[in-house]
Amino acid sequence: MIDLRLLREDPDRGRASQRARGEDPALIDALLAADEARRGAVTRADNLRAAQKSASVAVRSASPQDRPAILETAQALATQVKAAELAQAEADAALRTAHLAIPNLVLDGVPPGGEQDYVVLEQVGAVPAYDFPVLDHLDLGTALGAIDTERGAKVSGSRFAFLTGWGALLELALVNLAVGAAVEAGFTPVIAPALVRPEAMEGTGFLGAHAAEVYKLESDDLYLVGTSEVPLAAYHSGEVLDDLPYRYAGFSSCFRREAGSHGKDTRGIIRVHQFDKVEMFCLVAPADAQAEHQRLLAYEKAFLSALELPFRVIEVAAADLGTSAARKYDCEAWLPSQQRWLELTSTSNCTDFQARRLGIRSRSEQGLAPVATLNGTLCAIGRTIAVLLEVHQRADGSVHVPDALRPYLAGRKELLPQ
RNA sequence: GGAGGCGUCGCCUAGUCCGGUCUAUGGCGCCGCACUGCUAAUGCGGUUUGGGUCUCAAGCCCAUCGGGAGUUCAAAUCUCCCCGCCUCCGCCA
Repeated sequence: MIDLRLLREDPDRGRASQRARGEDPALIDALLAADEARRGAVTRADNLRAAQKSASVAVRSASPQDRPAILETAQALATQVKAAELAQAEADAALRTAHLAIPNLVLDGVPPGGEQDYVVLEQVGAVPAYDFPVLDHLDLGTALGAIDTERGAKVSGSRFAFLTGWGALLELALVNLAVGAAVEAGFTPVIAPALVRPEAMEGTGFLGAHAAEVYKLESDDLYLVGTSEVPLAAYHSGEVLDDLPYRYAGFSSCFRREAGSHGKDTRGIIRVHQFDKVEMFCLVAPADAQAEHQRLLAYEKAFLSALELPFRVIEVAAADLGTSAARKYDCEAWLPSQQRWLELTSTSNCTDFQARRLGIRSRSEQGLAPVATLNGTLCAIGRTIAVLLEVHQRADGSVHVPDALRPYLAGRKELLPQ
């Protein structure tokens, strides 16, 4: 939810942001009109309520002979109040609908354009060359006894997999490495619920344009989260926070319907319905948000470097930003089997957009004001395993284990096919 | 899953049975002022949040007693639904 007060003063900023995102700038004017209409309805209802209040007092203190007449006017006022309150409720709802339709304001400097218009900020490590025919992660994982998608499909359907043996151990090793690094950096580790109420889902902006991506448990009115960003953001909802910043590293399973991704990444475990992830989530003073964003990006880069993976950092263009994000960086690792860059991590600065919806505030000189929230992937496990196997494969089918992971894999330097 | 209890403006708490100056009591904490070598103590005042109006601020108005709906001229108080917490029973890793 964007800042209405700011929008009243500077509607052009809102329109410009909408244009950059490829959204309709007229929605800004619709929002301002709904705001205006609501204020009128509120004033009318307030005035009637005040009148009714004094009428009510008059009834109590009326003499017996005056009472019937006074009661009658009070009753008439009550009817009017009821109508005015109904009108106010409708105006409130209309404003909310218009408000929810607007994604976050894009920050200055975000590249214009869509999915193809990202800007490459840097590349870390060289694209690896192999003097043998490379295998993809599924072939490697099958040979290692690490990944079983056939039985995943048998048991749960397409886009599900079992991680077995080294696959399971690799996941645990990655989780340990990631959580350890996060704790070292001052994050509070959190095991978060993967099922959340509708308010949590809506508050984080996932029920808008991407609602079809989300699993819902209809009979319990709960949603399965696609990222622990959702429970972590909702964790402090409705609270007033002192002692900012708060930094959390959440671990949870993530569930995604992958509706509309038919035929994309169908092989292996690059795009599955369920995976585990360590996610960073920060609540900071709005003025510190941009600096915090750079920190999150730095942690992501450090983690990929520790895994000895070549990657590049891109800044995502305006029209490709999620509803809540005002700026987003992705780290993309090299995927040898497909000779392309694959998104492994993503970090977004959501400014005060989520905090306004979720009612997360802190005390400032102007009184209570929404905080800024930021999120960043530290390690999306499945995809990381896929890239790890491919990048570190050798001609004999063995896979090199990066130094950083060895302490969590009983000191193993390589994984061997069964 | 069953039975019962509870939820009041930071924390604790009065008020709810029996609707009406509740414009919500008192304490703690906190803020300001006074007194005072300093601190403490004491005294006085202030201290929910959201919205509207005004736009420099102050002030004024409306709403707010877990959330929502209802009854009524009038709801913290009565009715219904939902949420949360606690106790007991059942079941369970």
